[in-house]
Amino acid sequence: MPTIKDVALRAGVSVTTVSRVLNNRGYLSEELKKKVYQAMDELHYRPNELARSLSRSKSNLIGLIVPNAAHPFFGELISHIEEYAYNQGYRLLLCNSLLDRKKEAEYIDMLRSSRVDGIILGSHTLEVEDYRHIHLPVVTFDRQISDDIPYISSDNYRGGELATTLLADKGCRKIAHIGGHPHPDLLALKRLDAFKAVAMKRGIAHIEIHTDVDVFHYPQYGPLTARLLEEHPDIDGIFASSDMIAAYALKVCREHGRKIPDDIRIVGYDGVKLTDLFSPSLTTVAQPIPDMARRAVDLIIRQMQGGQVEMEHVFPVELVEGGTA
Amino acid sequence: MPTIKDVALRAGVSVTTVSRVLNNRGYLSEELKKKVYQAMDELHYRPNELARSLSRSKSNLIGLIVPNAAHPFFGELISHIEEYAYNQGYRLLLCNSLLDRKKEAEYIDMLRSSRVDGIILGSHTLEVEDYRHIHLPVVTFDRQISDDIPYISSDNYRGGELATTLLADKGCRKIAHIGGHPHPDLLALKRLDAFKAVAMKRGIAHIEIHTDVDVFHYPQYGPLTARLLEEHPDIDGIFASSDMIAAYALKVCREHGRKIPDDIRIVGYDGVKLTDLFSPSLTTVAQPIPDMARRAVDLIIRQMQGGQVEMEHVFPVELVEGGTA
DNA sequence: TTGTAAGCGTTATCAA
DNA sequence: TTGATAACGCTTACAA
Repeated sequence: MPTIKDVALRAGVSVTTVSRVLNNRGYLSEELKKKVYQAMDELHYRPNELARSLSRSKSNLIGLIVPNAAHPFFGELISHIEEYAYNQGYRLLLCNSLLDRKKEAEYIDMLRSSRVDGIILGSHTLEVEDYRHIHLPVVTFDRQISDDIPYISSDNYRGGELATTLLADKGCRKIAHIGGHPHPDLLALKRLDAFKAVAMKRGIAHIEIHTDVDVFHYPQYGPLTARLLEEHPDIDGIFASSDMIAAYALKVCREHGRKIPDDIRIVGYDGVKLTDLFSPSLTTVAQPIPDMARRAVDLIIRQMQGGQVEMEHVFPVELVEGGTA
Repeated sequence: MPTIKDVALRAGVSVTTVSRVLNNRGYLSEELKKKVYQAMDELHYRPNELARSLSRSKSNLIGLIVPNAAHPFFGELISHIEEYAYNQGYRLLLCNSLLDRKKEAEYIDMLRSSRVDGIILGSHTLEVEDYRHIHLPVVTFDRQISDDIPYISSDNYRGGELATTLLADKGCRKIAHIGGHPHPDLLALKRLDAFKAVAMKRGIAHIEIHTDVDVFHYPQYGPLTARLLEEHPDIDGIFASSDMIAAYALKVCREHGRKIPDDIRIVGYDGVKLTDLFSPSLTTVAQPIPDMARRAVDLIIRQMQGGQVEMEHVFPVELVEGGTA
């Protein structure tokens, strides 16, 4: 690959001049510019970003750690983060932690070695202390790690209210919440809080079930829902804390002979594109994923530039009525 | 961040020695190693990968271009590619081309500037010539760009046979194939070829519909399928060239009052995890995504090491019977 | 307006 | 077994 030297040689100027043309810095005669551009073209020159990054101590790389890129919610998140980051001049280094502590710690180390300019954490299985040591712009999704790391979340409580209120308004008398393990740090817990509060206020019987293992291992939600239906045959409403869980609930309910939404009403959470692929479309509480993705990138960039940033970034949710409730 | 110099200073050795310890090269007394490791620990030293990459002229970065990370098939592909690449010591630079020519070309430039060691192309909208200029290990999915760029695909023809034969065996008399635009370079076209051949052989009426725009813009398949049902009310079997299309078909058929699989049988393609989230689970032709992902990474690495590689990598498919056919 | 030279943090060559 | 020192390809004072 040609280097800046080759270009300089060919254009008959110094490397400094080539660098200046490359970065549009300082005063340059049009003529010189032309000569340099031509030399670049002829040599198919591409500046070496590794060298630039090293020299500038800035990589224009953002690290993104998610539990699993194969999960629809994270797929959408990744896609929007990448798109916006790219438009802002950043490249994305993607990591699947698989919710494995060791792997997540390794990834953080790796990203620091890679001199990324910041890390977006869609996955967080470590202790507060481990994140404090990062010393790099960080933003997290759905978890408040400490009071100096900004976090992004949807309005979980409001979402829980919307979903539960809908079930109540539709006449449900006994409702269930199905979710992942209710880790106290996880902001998603607020969906459950709202679920309980609304059910209480409306005088509706309510129960709560959850997994103890990997929240994102979906197949487990099949048996979980099946058991729910067996132990509580009179359930007539389900608030699932993700659309994928809702989809499983829908499936299992049908397999148990329940009509949706007549016998049991189901509301999901997330509002991934996939929801309207089901028949009927899933009723869900939608998060504004593109906005949240954009904010994540902005927060990294702003911190990088030394700006002060707000710590709380709670995005409004919206009830999207499909046909399951 | 501490550098190798700081470590050397603290350990009372030269940077060369530290570098040697870091890379486990040459002869080193145990004592020295210990001293160096200790200094590293104390300083929380992390080698700067940018500098290493520059110095070694090897980045350990793999570029992956996909149409859209939000599409389930690519989500799974990304996830497996990342996991395997990481285990082999490579990091992943992710790009969403959105099937945009200009963007794809830009991404390729960007990846070359980033000095990635190779590029995995899950998206290819450019001309053969554009890919020839890459001068880097490349592997493509589902498209044979030229005879010196290895490609990975599932056994598309066999998959088409399996799907169509199943429909025929189940007694379908008029079947449709729904797919994206049949670009001649796309190996997925073979699914269609097989569909026609089998239908012909079995004496079954068959029609073919497809989009002219972005294959991955799913919502369009709703109206497309609706029109199909209106124009050909006697359709009793559909072979969709992706699971997402199959899901839309399932939905639209139901909305038109058709019972699945009694009135219309539907078979998808890809075998993404999501298929068994539907009720009933989607019947589909499954590609071995993890194996294909792994092969992609291996092919990049092998080419990088100067090894000769096979050009054709066709993976066996498997009919997975859900409840839609 | 252009050029020289030092520096970014490593690795690699050559001596010692 | 260990250490100077020159690359790697770029940016950026500082000079001219």
